[in-house]
Amino acid sequence: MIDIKLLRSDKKIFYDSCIARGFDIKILDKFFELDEKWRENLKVLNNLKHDKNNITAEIAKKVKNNGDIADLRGKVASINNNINKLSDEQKTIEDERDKIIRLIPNLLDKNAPVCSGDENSQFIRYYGMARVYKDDLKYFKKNSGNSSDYKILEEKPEGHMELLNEYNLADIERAGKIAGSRFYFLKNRLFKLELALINYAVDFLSQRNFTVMEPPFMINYSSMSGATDIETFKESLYKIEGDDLYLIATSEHPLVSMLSNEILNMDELPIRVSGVSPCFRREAGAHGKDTKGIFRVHQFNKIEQFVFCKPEDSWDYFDELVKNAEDIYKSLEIPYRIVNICSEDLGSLAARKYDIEAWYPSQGKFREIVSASNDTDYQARSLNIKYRTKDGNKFVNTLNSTAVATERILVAILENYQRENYIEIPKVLVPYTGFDKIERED
RNA sequence: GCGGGGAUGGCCCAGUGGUACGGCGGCAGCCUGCUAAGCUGUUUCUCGAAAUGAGAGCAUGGGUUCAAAUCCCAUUCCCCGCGCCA
Repeated sequence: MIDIKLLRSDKKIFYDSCIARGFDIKILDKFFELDEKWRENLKVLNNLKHDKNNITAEIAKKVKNNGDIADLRGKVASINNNINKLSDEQKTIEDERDKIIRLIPNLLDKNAPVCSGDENSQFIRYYGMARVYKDDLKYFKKNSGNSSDYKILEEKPEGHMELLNEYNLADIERAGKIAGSRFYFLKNRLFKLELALINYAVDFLSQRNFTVMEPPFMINYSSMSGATDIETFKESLYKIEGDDLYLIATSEHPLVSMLSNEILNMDELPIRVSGVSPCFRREAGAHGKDTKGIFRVHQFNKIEQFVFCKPEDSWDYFDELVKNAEDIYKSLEIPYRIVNICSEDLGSLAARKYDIEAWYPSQGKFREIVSASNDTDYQARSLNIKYRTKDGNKFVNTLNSTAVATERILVAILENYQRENYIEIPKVLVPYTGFDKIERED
């Protein structure tokens, strides 16, 4: 949620921000209309309550002295009548206003590029030694800042779907039979590779001062609505029937709501936490996209980084989260690029968002594997997470970034590490897997 | 699931219908050669330019009453015991 006082005092920055995001500014107009009415009503309502409190105090005195209170009772009754009428009206206005204010997106950061579309995101940097099929070279060059760090492949590499079948690493048909499309059984060495990735990421983040944890995989409405935006709510989430519970779409949701309605001491910040959990996404609106294999699925495992910090430090932590993720992919030797996401494609919580996109040789494309956002105080405001300062309590800033979304990384490993007759295991993972390659007979 | 007990400000705790007591901690100030101690004030949210201004707030949502932390109903969570259970 945005800062309502700031909105009242500096309308222009919110109009500018909404326009840059491609948001309909009618919601701002509507907000001001309702808010003005609300403030007027509040004055009247508070005056009525003030009068009532005075009379009630008088009654209390008279009762003590055995005085007659019939008169005063009548007065209170008529005031109560007015209060009830007005507060019903006020409640309606307030509900509508609060519904609308939750739709207003976070203020855009000055370094977020004003544009729209994946293909227009701002290129930041490329790293790695990509294996590029000769026909994809033009695309690669264009999207890697014209990098010369690549090796040309004369033959088109196999896609992950073929590799899964060939090496007997997943059963997608039977998962479809029992659960539907976009589900999977992971098998054998691919499953062990996933466990290795999880353990590797957990150790990695522990060494970088994150408290690693397994969160609840379901949370209630009030936590979820504070942690997400309305679009996520409508499109992505699974609801548990008969209970006030939603399956989490990322461990960011329980990690941030964990501290809801709390006031932290300044010396507790920053708080770095990491969640390891499955993520459940309905993927409504993604029909026809990435329908094969395990690239886009309803359930995947993810290790997430999350930071609570003071506002003045939050862009430093943003860089830290991006660097952590980068260091993981450097160590795994998966080629990637980083992009600054277009204003119109940002979620409403984020002030700025960087994606890391891995190179997928058989798709011949960079695809998203990491998303790092600075939500500034937007999410903390919705969930009421503050810290104490000399000048009163202030909202913390919250930041989130993927460390490893295992299914996408498994695909990246399969595609980037396919060799003549086997799939190589990235060196840093071998201590975790206990094997250094996947062969057909495994 | 059943029975019993509970939820009060950052924390602890008092308060059985008349408008939330006290302590700890935090912050600010005073005092002091320094530190400690001591003393004073302050500590949540909303409206307001601000006020020694007003309103709200005792787990949540309703109800009774001139008046509710207090009485009634429902719900949530925690603790103890019993039952069930990976």
